[in-house]
Amino acid sequence: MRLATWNVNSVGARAPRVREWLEESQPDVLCLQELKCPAEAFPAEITDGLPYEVAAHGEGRWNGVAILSKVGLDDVVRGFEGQPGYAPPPGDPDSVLVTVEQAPVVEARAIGATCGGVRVWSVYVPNGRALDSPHYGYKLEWLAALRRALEAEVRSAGAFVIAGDFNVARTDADVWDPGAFTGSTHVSEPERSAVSALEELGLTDVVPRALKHGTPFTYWDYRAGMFHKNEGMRIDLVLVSERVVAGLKDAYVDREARKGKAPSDHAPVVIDFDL
DNA sequence: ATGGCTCTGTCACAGAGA
Repeated sequence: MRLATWNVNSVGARAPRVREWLEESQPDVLCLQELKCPAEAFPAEITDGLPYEVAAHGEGRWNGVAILSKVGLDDVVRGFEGQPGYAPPPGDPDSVLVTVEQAPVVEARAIGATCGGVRVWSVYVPNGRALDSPHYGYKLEWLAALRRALEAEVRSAGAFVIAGDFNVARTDADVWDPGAFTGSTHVSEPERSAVSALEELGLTDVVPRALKHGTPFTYWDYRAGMFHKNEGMRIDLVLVSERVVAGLKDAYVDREARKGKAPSDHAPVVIDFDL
């Protein structure tokens, strides 16, 4: 089975690139993040004439996740139990974390489905913005809540995958210059611990091969030629259960998809495994 | 040098991304 994850930074703007990539790479399952559109606006031309089913969970302007599968798409779940909500108070330029009971808005950041015998989650973890921002606490709580929600499922499922944009660089080797991230989100100890806690449920972070430079980065900022200088980060992760690890054949970052006309700022991470 | 680019919603920008 071939499974991939890709933050496409607008599935509308990226529709031709996503379709082209599906045809070339032929994944059995593709997890998408940052759709930036409602589920009903998911572009049909991405899969027209191709053997994929689509389950999307989106909202108007930001966020949005989807799972595309050609090996079945069953038991679709949008969001997870206890997922924290986030609401900007009227007139407040910043926002505050609210409890799930109070939450008027639960963002479209997680979708689960069973595909060909594998339980799959596509997740888009909140950015965090800054260490002193309320969004940072929201990010940590979001990851903690994800762990609580999926614990039983991870332990009972045979083949299980959580893939997506985690917005966390797990080690200093996962950013091009650790010094550039002093005092920033994505590299802080609490963020790294929150991902490790998820992994401790019995999952393995599949570190992909880099096809160039020896650094398996998955994201490069659009600005200042950072892709061409390989100033990137590994923040898109594929966490898999033991059953998947046992059948793992290959894993790589498809940096070719970061090139060319109108690319996403992320590249797909692809894993190949037998069950 | 805290910028650089790109996206959406809306129509010249603001907000977000990481």
